Amino acid sequence: MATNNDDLFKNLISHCKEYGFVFPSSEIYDGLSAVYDYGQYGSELKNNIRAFWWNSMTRLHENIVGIDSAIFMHPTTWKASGHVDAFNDPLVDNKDSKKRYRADVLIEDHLAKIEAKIDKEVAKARDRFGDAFNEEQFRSTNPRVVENQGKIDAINDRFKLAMDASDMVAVKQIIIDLEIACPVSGTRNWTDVRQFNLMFSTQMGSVSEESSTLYLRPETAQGIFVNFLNVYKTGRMKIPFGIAQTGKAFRNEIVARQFIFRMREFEQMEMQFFVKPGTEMEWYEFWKSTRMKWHRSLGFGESSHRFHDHIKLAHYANAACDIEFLFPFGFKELEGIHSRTDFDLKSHESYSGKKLQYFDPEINESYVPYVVETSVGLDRLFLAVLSNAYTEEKLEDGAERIVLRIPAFLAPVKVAVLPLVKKDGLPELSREIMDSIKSDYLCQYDEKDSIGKRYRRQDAIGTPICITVDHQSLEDGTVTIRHRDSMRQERVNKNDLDQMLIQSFKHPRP
RNA sequence: GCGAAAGUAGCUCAGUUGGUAGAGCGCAACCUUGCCAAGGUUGAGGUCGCGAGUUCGAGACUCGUCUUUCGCUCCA
Repeated sequence: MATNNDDLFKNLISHCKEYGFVFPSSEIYDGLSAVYDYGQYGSELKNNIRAFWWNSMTRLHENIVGIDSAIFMHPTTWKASGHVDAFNDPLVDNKDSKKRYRADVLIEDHLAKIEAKIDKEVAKARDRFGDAFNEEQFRSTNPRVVENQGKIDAINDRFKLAMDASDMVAVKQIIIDLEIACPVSGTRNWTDVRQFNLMFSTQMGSVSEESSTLYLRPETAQGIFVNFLNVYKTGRMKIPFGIAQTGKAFRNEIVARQFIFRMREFEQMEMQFFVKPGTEMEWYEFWKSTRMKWHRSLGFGESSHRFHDHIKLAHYANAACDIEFLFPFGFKELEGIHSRTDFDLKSHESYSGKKLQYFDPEINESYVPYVVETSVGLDRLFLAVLSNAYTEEKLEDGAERIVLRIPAFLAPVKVAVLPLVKKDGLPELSREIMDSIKSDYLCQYDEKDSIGKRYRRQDAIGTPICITVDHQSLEDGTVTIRHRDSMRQERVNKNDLDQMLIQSFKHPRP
């Protein structure tokens, strides 16, 4: 039994493997770092979570439609989105402190120091001259300021030149020439600068000379933006409206850790909501609270989720927050809600030359819509559901049981049908009952081992309901319903099973 | 990527100073019991992460490598 969260998390990972939820990828070849496969129960659970999200988006909101865009996209997409620039970080390590830095940040910090000198000079002069002070003139004539400004400009030019040529040796030379030292160790003992591309690339076209480099999408959002016009025109959409999609995205993370929390290949569930410019903050607030309600409808308790507002915003956003979930390793991001402004559509307009605008009949004008995005990590939600569900329980009689308290409507196996003994016609009646419900619910039949053992096996994979057939069932047509969470039992007529199961597996209404 | 620790059956682990791989649980078959994992019998499953080296002989010692975990670093 686990005594702390670290142990609990380890046990959960073991449980995932032992019971067929999540396996390390290509395990017979020692696995592949930060890549995992979903097993027989894991894929069922994942499908159920995805369906719950999809239906919540497309059914509860009449103005949201779903699409499924390709993983391969035109390479220019990633120039327009800013990923080609933002995802190419030059990295350098200090050999003494073992700290890693972004080379561009080190250089920027150095420039900021020179900038501070100039500011000091300017402030001093302002004090001296008072109202007569002409800052512009001072900046262009004072020899010390001119010299320092010249340094800054020269370094910026040099850095830009080196980055454009992807010349990492030149970038390192800048760091050496500026005598930049590690803030931690104070030394200038640097490794070579290496460029780290966070996007995976591949070739399209089988003849190498004619092939072009494609990127595996690092986010699904762009598939929605490039289809904005298609959906708007063919779906007769009226603003505000949304486009939802789920799908795989790929990021070459420097360090991918914490089981399936940060993987190199992962699945996103995204919705881009297109709104009239100026109304985006209202919709941002709307989606913040709507999405939080949705997460809370899973019944994990009020204290399991919290908002985390972003202070430092991405290049495209004017407001952003995360919905965080209390994982065994602390509060971590589960979903991001971003007000993306018109950055993406505007950028695609200028790169593609196509007009990506909405004609608003209410004001008789066209505009580029603003976008509010909600983006959940499906794998993270899967992990949230499992870490909330995984329970090592001490029973009243001192025995222990491991039970997955997965919300019933998400559970991979919904019902197990168990004959109390495998004779006297009980298996036959059990099969009959199973046949009558298996087209609606994923069921398991099990006649091996003692009934208690079979209950525990179902607990371990989170089956909410066991139907046990005994001798009395043959006489009066009633069966025992055994509930996973409470271990409570009740007798139900087998003709009432349909109604009872419908009630048991109802979706929550967020 | 750096540092630390670990890797033996599906899981949890044992394996003495180097001498041809073990246990419990689980799994499968049969018998027995029959409402909360605990009966009996039998069985399947491991080139000890991988590759070199030392040795007559390596699960154990040495080196390399891969993977995992933790701490840094990155995370639009």
